[in-house]
Amino acid sequence: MLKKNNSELNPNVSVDCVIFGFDMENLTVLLIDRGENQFPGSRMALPGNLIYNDENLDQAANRVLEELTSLKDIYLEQLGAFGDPNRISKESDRVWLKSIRAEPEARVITVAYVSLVKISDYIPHASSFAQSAGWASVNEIHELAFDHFEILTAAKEQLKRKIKIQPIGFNLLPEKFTLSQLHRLYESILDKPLDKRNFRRKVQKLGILTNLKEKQRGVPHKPSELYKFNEERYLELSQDGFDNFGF
Amino acid sequence: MLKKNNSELNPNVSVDCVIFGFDMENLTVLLIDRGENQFPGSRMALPGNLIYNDENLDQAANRVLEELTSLKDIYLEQLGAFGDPNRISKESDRVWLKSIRAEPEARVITVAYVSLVKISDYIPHASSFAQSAGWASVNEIHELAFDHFEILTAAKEQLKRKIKIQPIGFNLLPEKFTLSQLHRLYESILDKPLDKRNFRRKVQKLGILTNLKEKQRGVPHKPSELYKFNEERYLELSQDGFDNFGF
DNA sequence: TTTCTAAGTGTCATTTTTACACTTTCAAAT
DNA sequence: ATTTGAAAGTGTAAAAATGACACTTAGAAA
Repeated sequence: MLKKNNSELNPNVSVDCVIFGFDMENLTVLLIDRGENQFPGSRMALPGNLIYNDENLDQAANRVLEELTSLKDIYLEQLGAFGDPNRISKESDRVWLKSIRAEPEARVITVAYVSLVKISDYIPHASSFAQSAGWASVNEIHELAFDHFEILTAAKEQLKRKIKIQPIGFNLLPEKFTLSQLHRLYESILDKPLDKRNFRRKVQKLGILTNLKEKQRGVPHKPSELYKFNEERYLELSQDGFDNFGF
Repeated sequence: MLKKNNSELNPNVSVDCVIFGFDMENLTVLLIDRGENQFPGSRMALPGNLIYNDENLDQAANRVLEELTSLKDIYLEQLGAFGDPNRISKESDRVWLKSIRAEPEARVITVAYVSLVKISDYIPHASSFAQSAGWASVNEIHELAFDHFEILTAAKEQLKRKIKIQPIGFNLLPEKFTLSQLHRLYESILDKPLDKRNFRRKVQKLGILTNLKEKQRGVPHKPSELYKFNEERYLELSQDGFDNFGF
C-alpha cells in the first residue's frame, strides 16, 4: 500500500499536512496522536515527516499523509515554509524526535500543505509513528507539537481568504448538500454571521449550484432541497475571470 | 556591512528574493548577473543562496539579499517553497554551483520571498558571487537560472491577487506620487486597462490618500497634484475589516 | 500665440448590497 | 387527530457601488 522509496531521507526538510474537514457543525482538522510517552498538552500533531531526496514536495506531502493516516489521493496545496531554528524548543518534542529520527537535532524547515476533504469520504487509520489519527474541532485546539499550532493558524487564515474568492467550500461538504449546510460552513470559516436570505440569493446567483429537485428525508422539520456543486459551469465562468464571491 | 555568521550553511535549504520595483513605465524585478562563464540565456538569476542553520528563513532572506545586492532593511514576505529534485537540470546551473558550493549536487529546496520597493530608494550594488545587480522589466524576462522563472511567475500572480485586496502598490511608488502614476501602476500589474475616472473615484473614496496640495513642476502639460499614502488612516480602516479594493 | 500633452472632472443607468419577519413543511409527542 | 417544535424558504425597498462615456484645463515648448 505505501510507496516504497529507496532514496535517502533529507534530514533538513519535512512536510506537514493541514487537512480540514467539516462535521456539519464545526470546521475540523486531522491530527495524529503521538502517544502517552509524552508530556501532556502536546501529544497531538499535524501529520508530517521528513521528505526523501528524490521526491518533490507535493509527492512527499501525499506520501507522508498516507503513511500516517491512510488518506490518499488528496489534492494538497502548499501553504508555505516554516522553520525557526528553535522550532524544537519543547522538551517533549525533543524526546519524541530522538525516538523516531536518525538526526534528531538537525535543523528542520517544514513545508506545510493544506487540503479540504469531505469528512465522510476518508476514514483516517493511524500507522507508522501515529498511535491514532482523527478529527478535532479547530476552535478547541490550543496547543500542538512543534510549531504546528502556528501552522494551523496560518492555514485558517488562508482558508478565510480563499473561500471569499474561490468555491473551495464544496470540497468540505458531501456530494449532495443543503443551502443551510453551505451557509453554516461559510459562517464557521469566516467566523461571523451571514444573513440567511442574502447568502442564499448570492450563492444562487453565482450559477454554480445544481438543484437536485430532491428532498432531505427523516428530518423533524421542513425538509431542505438538495444541491450539488456544478463544476463544469464553474470552469466555464472561471474562463472569463469570475472571481468575486464577495462574502 | 555584512552580517557575520559563525554557524554552518545548510546544504539543503536556500532562499531566493523577488524584489519588485516600478520605473513609472513597467513593473521591474531585481536580478543578479552570474557572469560570462555560463551558457547564454541563463546568466541572470534571482538573488538567493543557502541559509545558515542558526538563522530563521526571514533573516536568511534579508542577509542573502544584502550580500548579493546591498539592499537592506526591506520587508520581505514569504511566497512559498520550491524544489523539484531536478531543479538543477540545466547544465549551466550545474557548472555554476560547482564553482560556488561545497556540496553542489545536494538536493535543495528554496523558499522564495517577495518585496515591493521604491526603486529610487535602493541602488543595487553587486557583491559576493553576483557580478552585477540591476532592475529588469518583468515582461521582458523569458528565462532565468534554476526554477527562478517559475518563481517569478508565481510572484507576479501573487502580486496580482494581493494588490486587489491590500494597498501594497504604494510601496512601489515614491513618497509623493500622482494619481496617474498610481493608475499606470495598477494597469501594469493587473495587465488590463482601467477606466481613468472610475479608478480615480474609487481610489479617492478609499480615504487612504492625502492630497499634498502641491503640484508637479516642469512637466510639459497640465501639472498633476501630488498625493501620499496615509498609513495611519489605512490602519484605522483595517481594524474593521476593510478589504475590498475591488479593482 | 499656437500647439502639444497629460490632468482633471460629472452624470446617468444598472447592478449590488444591506436590512429585515413571516409562512411552510415535516416528524414527534400528546 | 391535533399540537408543537424546528429549521426551510421566501420578497422588498433604500442605499451604495459600478461601469460607460467626452470635453476642458494648465503648463511647457515651439
